[in-house]
Amino acid sequence: MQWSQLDAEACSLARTLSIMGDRWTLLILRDCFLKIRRFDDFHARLGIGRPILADRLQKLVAAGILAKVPYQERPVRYEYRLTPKGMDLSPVIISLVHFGDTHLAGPEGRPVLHRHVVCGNLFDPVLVCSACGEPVSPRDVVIEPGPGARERSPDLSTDAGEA
Amino acid sequence: MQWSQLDAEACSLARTLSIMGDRWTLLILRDCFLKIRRFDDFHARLGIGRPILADRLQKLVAAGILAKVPYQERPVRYEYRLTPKGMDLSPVIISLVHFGDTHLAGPEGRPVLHRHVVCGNLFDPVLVCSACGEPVSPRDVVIEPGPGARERSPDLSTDAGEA
DNA sequence: ATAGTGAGTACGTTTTTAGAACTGAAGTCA
DNA sequence: TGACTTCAGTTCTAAAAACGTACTCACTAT
Repeated sequence: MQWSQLDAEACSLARTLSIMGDRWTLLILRDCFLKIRRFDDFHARLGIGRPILADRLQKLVAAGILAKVPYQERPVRYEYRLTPKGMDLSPVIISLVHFGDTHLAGPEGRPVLHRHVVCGNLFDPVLVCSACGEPVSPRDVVIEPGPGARERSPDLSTDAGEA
Repeated sequence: MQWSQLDAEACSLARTLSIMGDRWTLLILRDCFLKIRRFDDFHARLGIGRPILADRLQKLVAAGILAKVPYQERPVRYEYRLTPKGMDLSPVIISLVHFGDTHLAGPEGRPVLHRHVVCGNLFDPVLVCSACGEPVSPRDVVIEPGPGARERSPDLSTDAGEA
C-alpha cells in the first residue's frame, strides 16, 4: 500500500492519518491552538521549510480544518484559522501532549502545566465514556461493525466504492 | 529545523511526535491495540514495506512503547507487545479514531462502533478534567510554565529503561 | 534433499524534504 | 523617483526517506 491511498481505507484512524500523519501537520495545529495564524509566524516558530509549510497549510484548508481568511486588503494577506472541525482535534493534541508530559519529560519535570479555568485547578486530561462517565481503558472497548463497514477480503483488493 | 532535532524541543507535543509523527507508526500502534504482534502480520495487514516496518518496530522498542518478547525457541522468534507506556497511548489512538468517525466517515456512516463493556453502551470518547470531571474545551485551558520549562538540554535521551 | 516459514537485510528506484534564493504586490523612507 | 522592507509564498537542487523486489538466515516439514 502506498501512503497516497490511505484515505480510501475503511479505518477511521487511517483516514485521519492521511491528513495528519506527517511530520509537521500536528505541530502546525498545535500552534493554531496557541493562536498563531500567519505564514511567517508559523515559519519562525516551527523552523519548518517554507515550501512544506505552504503545502501543509493548503492541505489543511482543503481538508476543512483551517480556513484562509483575509486580514487586510492592499496587499491582500491571509491568515489561517481553525474551523469548528479543526477545533475538534483538540482531544488529539491534548492527548499527545499529555503522553509527552507523562513519559518524555526531562529530569526536571514537565515543561508546561495546564490549568482548567472552569474549575481553577491544574489538571490532566482523562478520556471517559460518554455513556457512563467512567474512564475508558483499551481493554474495556469492543469494536462492532458500523453502517459504513466493509467486508475485509483476505487479499488486499482495492475494495472500490465510496468517494 | 530538522526532524531529527525534534526530540530536543521543550514542547511535549514535539517530543511525542519525534516518536510517532510519521506516516506509519500510529497505524502500527493501532494494530498493536488490536492484538497484532508479529512482523508478517503487521506487514500483511498494513501493506507497509518490510524495511520500514523493521525500522519502526525497532524505534518503538527503543522508545519503550513496544517490547520484543520471544514466543518460541528453535528458531527464536519474537513478537511485539505494548508496554504499559505504550498502553498510555490509547487516548491518542481513540481520539484520532473519533475524529475520523465524526468528520471523515463516508456517506454510509462510521465503519466501526465502540462499545464500552463496563457499562454496555455504545459510546464516544470525551476528554474531561481530572480535577472537576467536566469536559475540557481548548478555550478553557491556560498554560503555565512547569518545572522543566525553557531548558533545552539537547541530549535528553528518552528514558530507555523499563520494559 | 527440497520446499516452506518467519523475520528480517540489501539495494536500486521513486518520492519527499531541507534549505537557500527568488518573485510579486505594496508600503515606507528620503 | 528610487532604494529598502514586509509578507506570503514559489522555484530549484541536493539530501533523506520511502517503495518494492530480491535475498539471507535459521530453522521445520516432507
